[in-house]
Amino acid sequence: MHRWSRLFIPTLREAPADAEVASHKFLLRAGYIRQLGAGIYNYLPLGQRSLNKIIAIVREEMDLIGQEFFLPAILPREPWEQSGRWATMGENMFRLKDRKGADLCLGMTHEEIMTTMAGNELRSYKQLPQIWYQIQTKFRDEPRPKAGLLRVRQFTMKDSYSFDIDMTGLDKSYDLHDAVYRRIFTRCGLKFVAVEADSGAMGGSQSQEFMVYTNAGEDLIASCPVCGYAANLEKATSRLDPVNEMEATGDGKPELVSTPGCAAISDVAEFFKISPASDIKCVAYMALKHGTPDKAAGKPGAPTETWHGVATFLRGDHQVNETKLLGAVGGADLRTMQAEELSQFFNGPAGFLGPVGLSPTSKPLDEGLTVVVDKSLEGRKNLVAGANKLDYHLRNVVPGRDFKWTLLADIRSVNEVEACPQTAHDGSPCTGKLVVGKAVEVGHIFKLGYRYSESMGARVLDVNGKEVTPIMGSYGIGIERILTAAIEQSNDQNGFWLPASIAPFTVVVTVTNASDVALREAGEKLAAELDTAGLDVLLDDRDERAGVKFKDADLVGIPYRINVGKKVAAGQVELVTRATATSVDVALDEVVALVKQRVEEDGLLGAIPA
RNA sequence: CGGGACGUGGCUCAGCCUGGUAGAGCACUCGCUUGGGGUGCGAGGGGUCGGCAGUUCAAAUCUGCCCGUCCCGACCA
Repeated sequence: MHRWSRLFIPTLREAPADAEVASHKFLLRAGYIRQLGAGIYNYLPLGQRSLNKIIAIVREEMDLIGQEFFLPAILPREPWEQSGRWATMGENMFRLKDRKGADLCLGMTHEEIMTTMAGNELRSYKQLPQIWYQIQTKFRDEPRPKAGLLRVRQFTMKDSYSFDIDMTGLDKSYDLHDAVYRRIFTRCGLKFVAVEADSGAMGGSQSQEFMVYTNAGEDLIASCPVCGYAANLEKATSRLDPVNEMEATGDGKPELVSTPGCAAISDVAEFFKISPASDIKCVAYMALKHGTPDKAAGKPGAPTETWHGVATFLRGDHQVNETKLLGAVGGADLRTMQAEELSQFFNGPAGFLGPVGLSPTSKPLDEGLTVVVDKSLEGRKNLVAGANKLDYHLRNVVPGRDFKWTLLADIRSVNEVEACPQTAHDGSPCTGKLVVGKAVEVGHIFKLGYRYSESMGARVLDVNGKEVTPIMGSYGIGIERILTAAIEQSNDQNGFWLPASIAPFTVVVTVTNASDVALREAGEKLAAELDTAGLDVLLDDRDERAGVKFKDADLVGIPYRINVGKKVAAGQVELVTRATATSVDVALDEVVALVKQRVEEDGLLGAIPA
């Protein structure tokens, strides 16, 4: 049993001006956290208790499928050099030197370290599969920390790594994580969705994110209310309605038309009296390519970094999805072209760029201009495009006939109300319309493949005595993000409420008048009984007015409150459920059993049967 | 990194434009009061005005540089 009078719970009547999102304001006001620097926070007793409960759930569930490790947070350069990520992680990695001048970094993830160990220790297929996890502090020098604990530079992550002999094994390890993650987030009371995700620069084959819908989130999720399809916007596709094609004019060949001042899509559509869907939009980028030195050819040295021109073409009413684009061309970074680069690659100015007359490279990011055409332009006819000449456009442009490309790929973001891309078992298309919502990512699982086991030199002998490279998966959960997401999904003007499973305390006993000895003693006795019953109880024994205690109790996230007040004389107390703000009078000798029952029903305290 | 805003007791802010004794509310301490939704009254303590330099007889206020924080865009648990 804990006493409020002795605990350090510095609640704030007002939130600091810096706090913008609900979870940030309430974490500060409720005395869970205090800021130390940009994206760096002290965790106070209430916050730490809640995080500990989350960690306990994660640990309990992860132990069902894996084994806990604890790797260092401070790491030597070599493994990162070996994987190539010392160079590619760039500014996001905190780096430091020791007294001897040796390079070190703070761990932002641990693929390299786990895999090095696997490579050193694993010898035989008989030792596989292995699932190794840890709960560790991670450091990332985020360019823009924000929104309290949502995006920070130091955070706690559960990260796990699976090693399997083959793809079938990896599928199983992946599915085990999928199942355990669902149990974890369910026990933490999160309303989450699992979505298809971009597997990113790490080069995975399959990837799924666990997302909690909230406006504070930074990701956009497209989902279908009919069939349940859900995908990160970086991955989502849709079925587009057919477009009514324009009639060709003249001889049907591309025709140069003077379009003075029509630089924007809307101007062009207006000028030609066409829908923007019939105009070809161009967005021109420079893409960064990481080259690995060809050691076999005797060319050691630092990895190379080169920038290459990339022209993207898509419907005038569509937007480029830069993540998809990067994935399509295999680049590491993008920036938009400068005016000089535009004239170099297109020989034309912004606003009048078009695909006709370009010489696409045969492979992405070679010397020259990589031309990427969005799939939605495939099979289209008689379109309008920039002529690469100031104040001129072309009409009657037919993709494939009038211009070629390096790549035809899905590089656009889907929009709301576009049709769901799924098909039913009988092959009929899903009738749903996509909805796009903001969400925060609390977990991510993905199939890594051989990238790290290969580069870190992990090998085992297979059943035939042949040396093979284990296949890996990598899986993360953001501990603080679980707390943040839980607060985002359950708050009101007065504060927030957590499920008993992750709340710092399950129940607070509020003695409405501490100067009344009878009430104080009744509160003490009740709190002791709740404690004996195995509930995490906080006794508010402070010499404060009832109103102050009620306000504080409503603020700090505890799911149940028992008011010990006047009615005690009649053998009654009030049980208040924070989530619903409802109160019931209960006999003093029945309230412990009732709270226990409520917690068992709604508190998510028990483990879910495997 | 690009764009915007801000920095004054623990918190929220005023004062700055137009230079001249550093303020309010909340919080804190003490006394009384009150005792079911942040009681009321009284008395107190607490501030290098983010830092450095400059202008000036005089700088929280004007100028320059730096530091820090937040918000909007490109990255991720």
